Amino acid sequence: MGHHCCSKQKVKRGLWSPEEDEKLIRHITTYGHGCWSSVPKLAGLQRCGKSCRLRWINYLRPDLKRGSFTEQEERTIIDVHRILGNRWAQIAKHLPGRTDNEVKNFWNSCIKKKFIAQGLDPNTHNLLSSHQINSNNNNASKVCHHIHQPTSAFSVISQTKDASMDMKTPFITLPPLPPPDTSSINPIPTSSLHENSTITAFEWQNPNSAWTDLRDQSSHSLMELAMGSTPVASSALNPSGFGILDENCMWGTNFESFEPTGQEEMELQQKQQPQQEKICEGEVDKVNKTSSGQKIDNSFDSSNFDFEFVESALMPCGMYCSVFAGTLQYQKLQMGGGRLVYDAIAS
DNA sequence: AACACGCTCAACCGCGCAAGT
DNA sequence: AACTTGCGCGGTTGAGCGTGT
Repeated sequence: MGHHCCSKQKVKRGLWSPEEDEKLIRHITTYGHGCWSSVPKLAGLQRCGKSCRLRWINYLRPDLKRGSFTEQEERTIIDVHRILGNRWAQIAKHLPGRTDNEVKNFWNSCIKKKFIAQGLDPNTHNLLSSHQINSNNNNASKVCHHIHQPTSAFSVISQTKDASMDMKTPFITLPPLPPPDTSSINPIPTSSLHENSTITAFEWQNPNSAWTDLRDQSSHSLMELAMGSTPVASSALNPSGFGILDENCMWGTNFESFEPTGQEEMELQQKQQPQQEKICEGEVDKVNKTSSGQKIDNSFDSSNFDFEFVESALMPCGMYCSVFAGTLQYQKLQMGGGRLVYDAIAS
């Protein structure tokens, strides 16, 4: 269909001048934007409405937070992206003062490279295949990952030379393992270990596994998986199943907003009714407004969370979650030259 | 000092959707 | 029902800047 507003009249393009900014700010703060297509005319700008809207939303809005992203924000982006994929607008809703454009740029310029540097597919958050690694690592940082078999111990070795690739806070998510077979898992020698932590249940992601197996077991397992409301996909250290490993191999807690409160848990149960699986935002709003008249903790704003999309977004990723009925130990080996090695072994 | 290269980020483009006619 | 209009979103581009050689 395209846009007609931009092609109809002569409009200026490119960077905005301070004068244009001032005109737009003055107009919107006085009258509000109303219909964007009429803003340029009313504000005396030679721009199309779309350009005005973009300029206001991404740059001039008074509630924008400027400056670089914090570590906390970065982790939030990664966690939400893992669930929603490239839904930048949705992700930005979890970051007050940030725009979708900002989040998108940050992802593409920074986080994406960190993923690749650690041998992870930025799209699926799973480990890249060796083929993908070869094609993704033309230069920059050298990534070497080993999937030992049949010991099931693995390592992700990241070597960082690029100053922009700050590896102080590795965000390696739970790495995929071969199908659990505790009988064949041998611990790696511990003589070289500096520290370790224990995960009592393990999340196993197998890109080749069929989602339907899991879904058949429980019609709402996906919801539970996404919201961390089930013990099935959780661990003692990572109840949500969507945490991240910090430098001490502890699960990041920044995603507590995805931990349902008692009230949210009730709502989740309501939403898990079969006929409500495909609940739309408006319906969620209705639920919010009518449920006992109580004000809902919107730290995780369900109206912003597209439950339907969770299913559609996760399935193509081939994410699969199951319990590894054994005890796995994460061991971080601090290597020289900034290399970090993460190993998971069964005990 | 000059050039090449890489990175960041503001802005643009095209598409899909919804509401209005 | 078909078309138009407007908005919002995700992908892409390119100017400007910093850094390395």
